[in-house]
Amino acid sequence: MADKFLIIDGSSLIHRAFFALPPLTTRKGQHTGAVYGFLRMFHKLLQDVKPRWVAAAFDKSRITFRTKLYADYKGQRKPTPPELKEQFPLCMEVLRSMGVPALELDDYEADDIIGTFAKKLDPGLEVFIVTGDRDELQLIDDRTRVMYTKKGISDIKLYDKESFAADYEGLAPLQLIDLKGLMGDTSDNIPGVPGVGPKTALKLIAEYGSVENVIAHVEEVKGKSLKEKLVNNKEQALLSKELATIYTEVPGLDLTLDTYALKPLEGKTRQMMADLEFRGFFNQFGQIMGLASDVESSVAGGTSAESAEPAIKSAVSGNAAGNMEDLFVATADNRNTRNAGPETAPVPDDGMGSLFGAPVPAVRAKEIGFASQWQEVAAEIDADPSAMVWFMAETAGEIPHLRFEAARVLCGDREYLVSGSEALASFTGWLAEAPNPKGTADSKEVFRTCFCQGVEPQNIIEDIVLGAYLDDPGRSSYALADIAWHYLGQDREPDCHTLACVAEAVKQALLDKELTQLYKEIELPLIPVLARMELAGVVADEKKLDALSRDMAGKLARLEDLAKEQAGDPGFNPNSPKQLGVVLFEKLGLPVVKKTKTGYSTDVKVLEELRGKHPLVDTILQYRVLAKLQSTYLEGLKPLINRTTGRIHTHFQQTVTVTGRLSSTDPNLQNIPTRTETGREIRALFIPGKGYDWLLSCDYSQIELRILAHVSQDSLMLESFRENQDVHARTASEVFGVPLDLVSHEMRGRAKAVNFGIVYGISDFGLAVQLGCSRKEAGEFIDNYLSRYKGVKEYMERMKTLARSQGYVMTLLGRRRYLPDINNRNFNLRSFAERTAINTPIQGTAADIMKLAMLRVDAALRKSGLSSRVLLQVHDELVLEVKEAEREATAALLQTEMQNAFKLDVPLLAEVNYGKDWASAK
DNA sequence: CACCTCCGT
DNA sequence: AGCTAACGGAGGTGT
Repeated sequence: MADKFLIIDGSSLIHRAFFALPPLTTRKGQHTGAVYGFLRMFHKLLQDVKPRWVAAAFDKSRITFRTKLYADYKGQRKPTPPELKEQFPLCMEVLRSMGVPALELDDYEADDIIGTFAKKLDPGLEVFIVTGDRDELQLIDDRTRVMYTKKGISDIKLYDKESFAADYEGLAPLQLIDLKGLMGDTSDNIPGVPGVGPKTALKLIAEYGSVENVIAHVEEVKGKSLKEKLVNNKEQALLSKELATIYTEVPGLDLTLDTYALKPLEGKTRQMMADLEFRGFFNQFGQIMGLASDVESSVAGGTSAESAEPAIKSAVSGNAAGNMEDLFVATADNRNTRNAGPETAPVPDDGMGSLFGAPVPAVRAKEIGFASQWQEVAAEIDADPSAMVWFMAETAGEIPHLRFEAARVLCGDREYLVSGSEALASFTGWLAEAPNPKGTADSKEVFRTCFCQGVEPQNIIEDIVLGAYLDDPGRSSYALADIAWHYLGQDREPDCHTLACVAEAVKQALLDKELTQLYKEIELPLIPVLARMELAGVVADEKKLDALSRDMAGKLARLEDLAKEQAGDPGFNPNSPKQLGVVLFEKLGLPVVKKTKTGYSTDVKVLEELRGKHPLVDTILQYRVLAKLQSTYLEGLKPLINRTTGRIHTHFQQTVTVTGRLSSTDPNLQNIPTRTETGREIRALFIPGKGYDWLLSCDYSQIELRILAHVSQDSLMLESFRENQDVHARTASEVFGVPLDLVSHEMRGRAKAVNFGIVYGISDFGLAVQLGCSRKEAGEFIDNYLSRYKGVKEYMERMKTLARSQGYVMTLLGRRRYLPDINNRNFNLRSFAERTAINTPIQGTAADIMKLAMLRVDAALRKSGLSSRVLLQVHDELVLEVKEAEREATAALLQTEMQNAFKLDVPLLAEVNYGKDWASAK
C-alpha cells in the first residue's frame, strides 16, 4: 500500500470542535476546548489513517482572497467568538511543537493550500484530507480522499469518488463547484442563483453537467420562473462558481516530503500539553509518534510523576480510558475532591470504532432467531443469577403495540443478537422473570415496550444515559456514542460492550459525586412511572377540537384579509415578522421601539406600545394570539392523537433540563394555555377517558418560595409560611412598609414580581422590565427587599461563593449543576452563572421533590388498589384521571403523598382540584 | 438551520 | 460600555 499524506483543514476542524464540545478552560482562564477536541481528533486520525506525513492548513483571516471578491455581498460572516479566536494560534503552536507544519498564507485560504497539496504532491502517494468543509469534496480524485466531519467531530465520513457519486446523484467531485454556482452557500458568501436550492441545483447539474451548459441550454429548462431566474442571474452564477472553486496553484509552498514527516515528540510538547492542562494527552501521542530522547529519559527516570505514571498505565492497558473524563471534569468539577480517574473501565481493544465503516468485533455475537434458542441462552444466564446482563433493544410499532425488533445482549463474554418475533417475545418475557441484574441505555423505552406486551421488567439496575445525565446535566447530548466519547475518549459503536465499559466510568463518577442515591432511589425508579404515564396518555375531545379549529380558521382568515388591506399589500403575510417590520417601520413610518439582531423587533411589548398609531397593529396582535393557538395547540395536536387509543401520548424527557426538571415533547403538554379565555377553551379539550369521570389536579402551592425559605432559613420567610400567610402580601407589607391588611392589590402584584425575581437571581433591569417601572425604582425595591429579608440576601451570597470555590451548586437531594463560567472574565457570562447559582438549588430541589412525590403517589395508588392513574406532570402539578367512586379517596391520597414527599422547615402545601375537563380542574 | 415569537411553570 | 430574571418546546419564516 502506498504511503499516506494527511492534510488537515485546521480552521474548519477547530471551528467544529469548538461548537461540538463543552467549553474547557485552564485554571488561568485560557480557553482550550476546541484545541482539546482538535487534538483528540488528530490522535484518532493518526491511529486510523497511520499517515507518514502530515500537514495542517489554516486561514489567516476570516475574510480572505476568494471571499474578498464578493465582500460587498449582503451577507456577512458571523463574528468569531473571542473564546474560539484565541484558540487558532494556540492550536498552531501545539502542532508546530509536535513537528507538524501549520501553514497559513496572507492571500490564500486553507482550502487553497490544501488543494495545491492535493494536486501537486507526488502522484504515487495516497492523500487524505480531513475537514469540516464540504467544499473540499471537489478535491477528490483517484488518489485523494476526503474525510468529512458530518456532524460534531466524531461522525466522520470518508469520501472517495464512488461514495461522492452515491451522495451526489452520480456527479463527479469537481462538479461540486457547478452545484455551488447555482445554489450558492450563505456561510461562504457565495450568492448562487436566488431561489435555486440544493434540489434544483442537483437536478440541473445532473442533467447539464455544468453551470455554463445550463446557461447554454437555458431555453430547455422547465419552469417559467426558474428559467427567468437563471437568465437574470447568469453572471452571478458564473461568479459563484468561480468563488466556489478551490485554487490549486498556490505558489511558494514547500512540497518537500521530509518537511512533513512525523517525528518523535520532544520535551517542549510535553511542557505545552502540561500548560494546557491536557494531562495524559502527551503520552497518547507519544505512543503513536514516539518520544525523542530528551523525553524518554525523563520518563524512565520518573522525574515527572504526573505524566510518567499514566504513560506506563496506558501503555499497559493499551487505551486512554479516563483521560477524557479528567479533562472535562477539570474545568467544571471540584478539582479537590475528585479522585484520580484512570482506574475507570477496562476497555478491551476490540477493534471497534474505526473511522472506516463497520468494524468487525473480536468475537461475533451468537445469533438467536428462535424462542427455543433464547430459552437455552436464558437458562445459561440464569445459572448465575448474580451475573450482570447488558442489553440494548430496538423497538418498533406504536402505542399500544410497541414491540422489540432486535436486541443485543451481553453477559460476561457471551454476546447474543436476538431477532425474530418468537425469540424476541421469549426475550421480553425473560426481562420480567430473570433474577439477573440488568443494565441498558434507554430503559423508559424498554418499559414502554414491555408494558405493551403485558410484562414488567425486573431488576433493571442501570440506565447509563440517565447516570451520565446526573453526572453532569449540562451536556448537549446523551446519545450513547457521545457518552462513550466523553468517558472513554474513544469513538465507539453504541453497543453492549461500550455500554458495559461506560457504565464503570459513570458509576464511579456517581459514587465520587455522591449521586448514587439520587440515581438509584429516585431517577431509576421514576422510569417505569413515566413509562406508565406515557402509555396512559390523555384524551383530547376531538370533536370539540375540530369545531374550535374551524371557528378559529374563520376568524384567522378574516383577520388576515383585514391585515392585508391595512398593510396595503395583498401579498402581505401576517405570520412574517420580517414583512411586518418593513410595513410598520418603513412603509408606515412608525417609530422603531426595539431592534433584534437581524432587524426590527415586532414582539408583543413593541406592538402594545404602537397600539393606536395604526389599525394594523391591533389586527396583528389579535391575529398572533389566534394563530399561535391554532397552529400549535389545535392543528398541532391533531396528528398526535393516537389512532388506536384515541389518546395523546406525550414523551417525558428525563435527561434534558439542566435543573432536573422533566420536559415534555411530541406534544409538549407542559405548556397548554391557561392564562387567556381562549386558551382555557383549549385546556378544556382535555377530558377524562372512557371508564373515568374526573380529571383531578394537585399542585404545590409556592413550592419554590418554600424551598427558598428552607435553604435560606430567612426568619421572615419561615414565619410567613409557618403561619400560612399570603406570602406575596406579606412581602408587600415588608417592602412597602405598610401593615398586612393595608396591602393593596397593586402592591401585592409588585411584591409577587419581586419574589419571582429573587428566585430567578434578580437584577434591577429585569425587574424593571417586568414591572414596567424605572430601573432605579426597581433597584430600590430590591434593596428594600434584601434589607428586610437578610437571610435571603445571605443565601444568594452563599451560593455565589460556593459556586466560585467548587465550580458547581447542588439541590437538597444532591443533584449537581456545574457553572464553568462562574469565574469568567466576561461580565455577562459570569452574571448568568451567578443567577444560575441562585436559581438552580431552588428550581432543582422543587424538581427533586416532585419526583419523590410521583414515586410516592404511584406506589400508594398501586397499594391502595384504586384505579386512578397519573397522566401528566407539569413541574408543580400532577394530573390524574379518576372514577367518581374513587374521587375523594384519590384526592386525599394525592394530597398526603405530595405534602409529605419531603420534609422542609416549612410545611409543603398541595391543593387538589377536580373537574370534567382540565380547565375546570383548577 | 437560525431566528423570531409565544405558550407554560 | 453594554446587557441582564430561571427552566423549557413548538411553529413559522427565510436563508
